[in-house]
Amino acid sequence: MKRGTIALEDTGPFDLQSTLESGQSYLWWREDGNDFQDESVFGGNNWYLTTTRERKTPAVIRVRQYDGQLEWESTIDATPILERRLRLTDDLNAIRQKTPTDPLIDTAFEQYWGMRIVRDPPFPSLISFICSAQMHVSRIHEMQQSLREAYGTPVSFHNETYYAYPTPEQLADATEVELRDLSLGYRAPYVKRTAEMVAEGTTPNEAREYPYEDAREHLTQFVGVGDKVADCVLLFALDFLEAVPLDTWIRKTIAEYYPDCDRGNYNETSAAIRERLGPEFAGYTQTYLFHYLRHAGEEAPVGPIQ
DNA sequence: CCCCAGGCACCTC
DNA sequence: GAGGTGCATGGG
Repeated sequence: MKRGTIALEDTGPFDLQSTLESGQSYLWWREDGNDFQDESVFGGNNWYLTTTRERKTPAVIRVRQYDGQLEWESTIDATPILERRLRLTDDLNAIRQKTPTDPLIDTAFEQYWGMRIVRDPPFPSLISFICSAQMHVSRIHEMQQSLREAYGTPVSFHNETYYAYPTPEQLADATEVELRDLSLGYRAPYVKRTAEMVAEGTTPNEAREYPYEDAREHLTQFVGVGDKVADCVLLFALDFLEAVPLDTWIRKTIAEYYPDCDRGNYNETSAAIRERLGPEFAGYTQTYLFHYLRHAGEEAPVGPIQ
């Protein structure tokens, strides 16, 4: 087993907990078993786990934020992967300078300062957000764990067996009945058909070749992917930091705080709210607002103990 | 019993 | 293309 640390002095502000528990990614889980089911329980420097296929063999990564650095343990050298997956090279101060200020945005950024956008691997991101339709955040996590255990390649780590997120081929071999038995509901055929498409060579990565709005349209060719899920994959996996997923929460936010941005349809409302949140990094701003408003009224979370 | 959850496919018109 | 409707599952 390998261990390592990543100093956070040079990365600018970083908050692992907010980054991984803000509903951006369903590909990480918390080691203490909380597993995001009670999101009001914030503990500070928890260990988080994920799997990666960025190297030849699937690997497990365990990481926590402690004493001003990231500590990790893995079956591989996790430093470059964590830098990529957690966007540690984003210049958060520069991003904040390019976003507008209003009372809501200022409060959200202040409350969760250090939260990064994640950079999930595209296929698992695509599948997990197909599963997210009309579903609570905690159950989306559970579904992904079920998919791992049912179809993923086992990886030994810490004398335990973990399961890598299934490949397109592994998921394409699942049956719709099996997937329904994992409580995927009506998303079961969407997952299977999209996995088949990717296994046959149509990959979400192709969207990178297009300008933002065309990229969103391109992703909707996958079954179970509409504008909203496409925006999530663009923002949380494919480096389109201007993408603003228009979900129920951000629609409520628009109705309450930015009513003039509601243009009655997805594309035009998207353009208006992106302009309002700062066109270049609107997705960053949106993610701060989403996390802040979803936890409005709760006690402020305890940040990582530095 | 109701309603809702980080919506989407499918059918009309 | 815009607008309605059915859809699985679990929790409050």
